[in-house]
Amino acid sequence: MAALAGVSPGAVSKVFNGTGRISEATAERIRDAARKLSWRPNAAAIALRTARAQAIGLVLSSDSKVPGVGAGNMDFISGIESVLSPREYGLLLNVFISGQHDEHHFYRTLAERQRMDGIILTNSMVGDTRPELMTQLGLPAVLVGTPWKPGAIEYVDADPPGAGIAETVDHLVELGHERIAYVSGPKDFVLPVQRREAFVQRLAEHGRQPHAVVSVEYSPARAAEETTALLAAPVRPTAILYGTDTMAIAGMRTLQAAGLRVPDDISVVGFEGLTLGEWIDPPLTTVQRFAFQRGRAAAAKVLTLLGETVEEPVPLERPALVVRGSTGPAPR
Amino acid sequence: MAALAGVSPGAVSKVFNGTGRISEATAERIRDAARKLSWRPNAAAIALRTARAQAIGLVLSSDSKVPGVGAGNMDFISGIESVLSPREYGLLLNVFISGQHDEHHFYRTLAERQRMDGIILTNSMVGDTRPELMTQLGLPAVLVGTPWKPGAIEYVDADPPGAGIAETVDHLVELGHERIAYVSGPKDFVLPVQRREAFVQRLAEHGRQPHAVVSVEYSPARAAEETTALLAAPVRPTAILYGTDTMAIAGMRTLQAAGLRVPDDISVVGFEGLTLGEWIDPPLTTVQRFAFQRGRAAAAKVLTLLGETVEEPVPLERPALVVRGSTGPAPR
DNA sequence: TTGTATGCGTTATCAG
DNA sequence: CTGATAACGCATACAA
Repeated sequence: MAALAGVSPGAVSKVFNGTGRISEATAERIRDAARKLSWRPNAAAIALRTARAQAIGLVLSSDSKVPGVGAGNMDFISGIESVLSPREYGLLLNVFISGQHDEHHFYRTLAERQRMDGIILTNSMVGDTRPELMTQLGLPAVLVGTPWKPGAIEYVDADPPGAGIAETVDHLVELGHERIAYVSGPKDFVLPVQRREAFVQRLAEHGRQPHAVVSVEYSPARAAEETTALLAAPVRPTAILYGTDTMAIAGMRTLQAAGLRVPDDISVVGFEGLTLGEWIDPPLTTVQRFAFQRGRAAAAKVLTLLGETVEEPVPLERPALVVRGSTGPAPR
Repeated sequence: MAALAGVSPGAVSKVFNGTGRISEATAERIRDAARKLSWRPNAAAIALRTARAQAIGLVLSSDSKVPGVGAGNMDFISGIESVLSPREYGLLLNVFISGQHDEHHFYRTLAERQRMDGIILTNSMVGDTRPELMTQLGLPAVLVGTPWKPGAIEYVDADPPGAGIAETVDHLVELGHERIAYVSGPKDFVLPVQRREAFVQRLAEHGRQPHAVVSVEYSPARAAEETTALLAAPVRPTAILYGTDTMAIAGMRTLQAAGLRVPDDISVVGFEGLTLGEWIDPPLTTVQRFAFQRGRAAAAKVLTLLGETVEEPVPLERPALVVRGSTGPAPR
């Protein structure tokens, strides 16, 4: 570019980075030439010279049994992009397939390639070794969720321990429910573990005990199975919380197939706030999360770690109980 | 690295690229050193030198009204990654927000930054100008879907014009349905337009006419509205096809709320094959698509365009009708 | 077979 | 204030 514009490459750099001193005359001349040639600074050259890739990585986890990654992730990604793209940062997506990839090797490769300046990690796990790994690799990282071990990694806590659970329990207790069960997500993830604990604790504060608590993988089929098991027991629950909306919907279907009416015979609560929840019968009472905001917050945090100045202190809305039709007074 | 290993930089390059001739002895020595230093070729330097970013871009569209991008995209992304990542290609995600971004400027910037060697475009549109734009920008592109104008762009046709529609119509006709309505997706997208046409045509082949055909945006709320309108008419349909599963579920809920039984009074068919469809009441009859495969095929095609040799000719499974509980014999 | 030099498009440093 | 110049880490053509 420089040559074509008849100026020195250094001058061009100064103009496009606002650095150094340059006369307005030549600056304008350079901008003109750039426009005419529709020239843009070459990303690779910048990356090489500054040792900054101008991109951040995102690792989404997936199970080898289920190649797809959770649907809620799309809003999350949009949120990330909404703060990255205005700053000309790229988003590098990586799908980690547990069982197929070796975690250590996977992240090490990511770091050594130096294609990303920072990384966003999801799915905080019990006994997670990634925080230490990332510091060891020297790759600025932000975990989305509550870290298993505090202090080991920067994080964005969109779901403060047990968020929404207390409200849910209160809501059900108020409705007179005595036997509340919880079909939770897998216990190797931090989020469901915390929600379980918060569930038990809040119930205790009401002087009660959970009717039952089980942990299963995030799967509608498994949720349905556990629901059936719950119904087979001599004493049935009057309300069931589920780890996700999808599980709740599958559970609700199972209940209805067994001849129970929701919410007259039994109440159901989900977790996520899928739009679809409004369109099933009855509409699903759930804890609404805010994936887009979560993404924004995570991206803002990474950029901050990189020394980028992110003015707006992206607010994180706390997950909130949305009461719809699947919860009602306890039977009898 | 070269210096540290006590060899020439050229030698290192040869070893890691399999190019040029080098003795196995020194090659091994270099590999050893690399392992010890846990050294990897620097992506930026390679990109600069070879003028190849070793990354491909993906543009997901989103509406400014709805920041999120469709949920089905996650499997699609996993599919792309599954062919990109083994070849050390990165996936650069970009969210295009219609109404907020200027299309021309958006893609031009993407191309000029040279961060991606090729690009995957989604949401084929009626009157799409992107094919011409991409050739003009010189950025190898693959469109996922049927192009509006043939020949202007490479594409991967996961949904050959009207796929699944004929089977659906046949299925309903066999069940004795005379009045079939179609609540289709927006008419600025190629896919819904083609499905509409296929619908009308197949019906014609059976010597029939559609009961009604409407195009609305992809939204459960709009689907519900149109369903209500359909019910308000003097003559009601006995079956309704919807543009997506989500729309179908919302529509079904509307029908049930109006006192109609599905499928006894009216049949419902969706499009996509969401797992959740199995867990509603009644389970949704739908046209199953294969997002993961679609992603794989798209990625393979882009790489081929770049001169990369992709051995496996990623197969594309044709969308197929999955009959579940929401369709049944026509009433009376 | 191996080592060396040059350049990719920037940024940063320095002399003009 | 401006223009030349040396890296950044690699690939490649060429010399040894």
